Amino acid sequence: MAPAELKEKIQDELNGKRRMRFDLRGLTPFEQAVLRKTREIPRGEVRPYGWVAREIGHPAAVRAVGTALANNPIPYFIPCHRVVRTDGHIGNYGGGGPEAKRAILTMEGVRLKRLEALARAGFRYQGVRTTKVFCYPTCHTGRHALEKNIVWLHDEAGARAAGFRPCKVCRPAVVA
DNA sequence: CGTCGGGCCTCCT
DNA sequence: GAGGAGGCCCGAC
Repeated sequence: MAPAELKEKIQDELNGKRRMRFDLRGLTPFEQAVLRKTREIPRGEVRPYGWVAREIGHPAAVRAVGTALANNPIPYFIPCHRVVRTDGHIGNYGGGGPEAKRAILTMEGVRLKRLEALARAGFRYQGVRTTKVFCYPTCHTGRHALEKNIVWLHDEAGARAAGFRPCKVCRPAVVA
C-alpha cells in the first residue's frame, strides 16, 4: 500500500469514517462491550465513564469501565482518551498520564480550556433554548446554536425541570 | 476542595 | 471456588 493511501486509511479510522475490525477475542465480554462503546465516541468529543457504563447496560460498573479502559489493547485506535470523568476533569490515562490525554484531545479539536472552565463552574450539560434539548458540552449537535440560545445546566434534574429533554445523539441521560 | 463509602469487574492467592 | 485487593470512577457530605 502506498504511504499516502495508508495515511488516508488511518486518518479515516481515527475520524470514524472507517471501521477496521479489531480482534478483541481474549477479552471478557464486559471489556469488549466497553471498548466497542468507546469506539462510538466521535473525534473531537468526550463522554464520561458513567456514560459508557450506562450505555452497555452496567450502569453501576463505572469504576470497572475505567479498569477495562486501562487494559485497552489498542490505545488511540480504540479512543479511550475520549472517556473522561463526569465532573469534567480529564481523568487518568495509562499511556502517558493525564498530560498525554489532554494533548491527544487537543489534537482532536476538543476545547479543553472551555471544558474545564465549565467543570469548575459545575456545568455538565449544555441546553439549547429553541430546541429544548440538552447535550454533553462537546456534542456536535449543538455546534451551530446561537450563543444567546445556549443555557448551561448543572444536572439532569435541573435540565428536565427547565423543560429540556436529553439529546438523542449524545444521550446524556436515559429518555424518561 | 478533600475525603469516604459504595459498587463492580478482574486478577491473584 | 471463595475471598480480598485494587483500579483511567461517582455522589454525597
